Amino acid sequence: MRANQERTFTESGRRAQIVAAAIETIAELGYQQASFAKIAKKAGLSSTGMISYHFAGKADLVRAVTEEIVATATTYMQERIVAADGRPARLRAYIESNIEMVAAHPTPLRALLDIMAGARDASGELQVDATVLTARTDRIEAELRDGQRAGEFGAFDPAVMAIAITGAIDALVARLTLATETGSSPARCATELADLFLRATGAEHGSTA
Amino acid sequence: MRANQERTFTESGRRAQIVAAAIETIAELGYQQASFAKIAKKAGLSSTGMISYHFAGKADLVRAVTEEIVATATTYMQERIVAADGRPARLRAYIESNIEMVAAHPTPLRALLDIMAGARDASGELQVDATVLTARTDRIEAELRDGQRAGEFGAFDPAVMAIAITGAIDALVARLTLATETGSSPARCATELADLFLRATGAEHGSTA
Amino acid sequence: MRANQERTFTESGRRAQIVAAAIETIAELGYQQASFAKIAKKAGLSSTGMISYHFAGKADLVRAVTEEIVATATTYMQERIVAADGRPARLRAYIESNIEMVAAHPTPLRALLDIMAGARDASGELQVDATVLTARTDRIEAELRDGQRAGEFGAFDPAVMAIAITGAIDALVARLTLATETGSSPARCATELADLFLRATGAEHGSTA
Amino acid sequence: MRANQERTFTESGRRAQIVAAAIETIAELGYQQASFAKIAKKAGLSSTGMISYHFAGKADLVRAVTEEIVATATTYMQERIVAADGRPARLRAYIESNIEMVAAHPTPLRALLDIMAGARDASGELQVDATVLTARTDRIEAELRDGQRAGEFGAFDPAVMAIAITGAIDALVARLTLATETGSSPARCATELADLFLRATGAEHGSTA
DNA sequence: AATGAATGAGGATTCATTCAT
DNA sequence: TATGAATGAATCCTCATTCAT
Repeated sequence: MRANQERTFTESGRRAQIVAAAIETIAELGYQQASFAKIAKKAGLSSTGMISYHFAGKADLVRAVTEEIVATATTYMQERIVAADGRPARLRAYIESNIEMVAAHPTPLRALLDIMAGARDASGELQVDATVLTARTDRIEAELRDGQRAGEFGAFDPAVMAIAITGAIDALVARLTLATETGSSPARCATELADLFLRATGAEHGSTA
Repeated sequence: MRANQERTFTESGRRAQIVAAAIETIAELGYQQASFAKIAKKAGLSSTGMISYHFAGKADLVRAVTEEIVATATTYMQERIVAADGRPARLRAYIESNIEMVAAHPTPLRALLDIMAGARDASGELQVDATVLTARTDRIEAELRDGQRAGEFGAFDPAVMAIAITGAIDALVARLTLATETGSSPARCATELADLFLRATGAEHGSTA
Repeated sequence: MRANQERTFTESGRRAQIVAAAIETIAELGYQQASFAKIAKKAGLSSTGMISYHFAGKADLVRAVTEEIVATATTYMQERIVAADGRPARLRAYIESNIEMVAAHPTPLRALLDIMAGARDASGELQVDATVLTARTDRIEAELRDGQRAGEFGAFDPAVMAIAITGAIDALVARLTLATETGSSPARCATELADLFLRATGAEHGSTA
Repeated sequence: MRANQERTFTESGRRAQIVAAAIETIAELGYQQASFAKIAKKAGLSSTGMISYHFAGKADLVRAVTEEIVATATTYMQERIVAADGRPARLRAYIESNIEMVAAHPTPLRALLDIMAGARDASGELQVDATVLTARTDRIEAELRDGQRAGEFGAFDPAVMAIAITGAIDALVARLTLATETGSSPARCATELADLFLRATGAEHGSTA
């Protein structure tokens, strides 16, 4: 009937419940295995009709899921990022807070990674808006570029650096959420990765000087 | 009847044909959308039964696909890596040759990335052997550790560095294969990324000294 | 979605319809040939998906079918058995009423025989719970044993006798349902078989004395 | 090519090998699950083509299997039957030797029972010639009728009695081959069942008198 | 707002059989 | 004789979606 015709800002209880169940299911089984039937089961619903009623389709549901997780992550990370002083410190805060979300919100993070990596529709097209994917690197790239102009970073291609940063973060997060292999704690890995990219961006000289 | 009972070293022609079609299909549509029907169609087969005849199941097929691509990639990259002198140069050769495969073998590379990221069976378990995934970082990690002992690299956690390197490579490759967005050429991006990690590993000091 | 999650005591209409179609199909073609497609066709359904929707699988369907038939048979026979006076008379009533079901409910009876004999899953295991099979002979065996203690029957192994009785009944039923060969009427055969086992159990002496 | 066009009396090694594998497979998995692929595997053949080459179809194979088993059984039983003196003794020998085959040849016996019970083709028609099924009871019926004329048996319907005898035997054999439930030994059960039917046929009076 | 039955296409896989070699 | 690749129909089952209630 309605199926997201008029998107209410505040999710209607049911919608939120379904989104939460979808996140859990995707984190557990992966995007492709997360069928309406399994999501409905996890949500305690007796039928998949309920999901179709609230969402226009799987694409719509996964979009809601993505938005929910991105909002959660932004809230979590932004708090630490704005508290940082100077661009190098903000870069460190970005990397560290992102990875430390593994401990704080492992399930949504894992679900998001899976969606980013694997969500395609029947024709093979990406299910998530490409801008959602590029928005992240675009913002980082802009920051890096500004920092370079301000002499806070050395010389490098900010586009490649942004992709490297996000790629490295995601790979590390995948490892940390995947395994019980407790080589190092998330916090230590986060610091290590931040150190790595501060070195790579030549931030040490700029900051210490 | 046979379905991979005795794996012949030299693929049986048909097997190779099916593997090739599977690679194309996975690169195009993604692992999950790459159904037997679509693979058979691309291979010019009249039925999916033929695939089941040659492979014990989808897991068996994807394993053959993975092995094929890994073998191709190893051949391609190894040539350049062994030609490099010294561990920093080898790291550079590894990164650059991996990314430059985007130009040489875009389709298999894209397929491999999709399999690594998304291949799960019905129960959500990873389809590819976890050791295949870790083997790559393990080898890099060992190289880095050896280089550190030899004074060729600075101080850092080699495990985190290895994950960062592969994560960054894969993210860059994904961008390059995905898009027509020709910001920079693969070759330039490759050099940039190699520079980035030589800086991050503190290889400049070791190499210049 | 539901697929027998919560088994409703009163069949849901569709369920009953599918069970009825399954009984007919099994009686006609045998358990193994009774595919979902053929059952759906007989039930007037447009797809097999409907059957999977109502039953968790073929094993679940055949269980429902078995229960339905056993319930029918029990109702039919019990009426005549309880009306009989004394254990020998009850044995006669059991045998006769069972065989006379051939005339009253030939289709379900034939289906049940086929399921009992031939229902196996892909691994060769019996589809029907073994206790369903033994329960029948166990009850007869207990009756016979009690009758022996009461002096109503002679000396014999009640376990073997119970198996002989059910085996003979089933063989006779199979012949009667199978063929149009009208050698004797079901009723006459039933009396003959009851006579046979009353003699075999030495019931004549007990009853006439 | 040939596929049983000219049936050689002495099975061509391969044929015998396939028949043997088929018997084992049917005994283990049941007739319906005994596919050409599984039979070929058990026979150590690399392809099902070999089976189709030697047999005109599944019906042809199952006929060969049936004939092989019936021949084995006849040989085994006939020896004991002809040694018996008088028709009641012959009936006892028939019943006992049949059941005691459970110990001597459990696998073929189990296979034969399964074929008799379940072998149907795609249209639901019995795979085995009906005369094979009736031949057994017909012979017993004739014996019983002759015995009645000679005063060796009492009064009963010999057709029903023949069906009861074979039905009881088969049910007992099924129990004995099926289970590990060692209530009684096959030999004891055999004697019990023979006693049962000698009583039922009124043979005691005839023989003792 | 919610239900749950129904749909029909598509999923992987197994089947007996054929045929060129 | 024998092989094994190829066929295409048929197997059960799951899918997202629709619709009357």
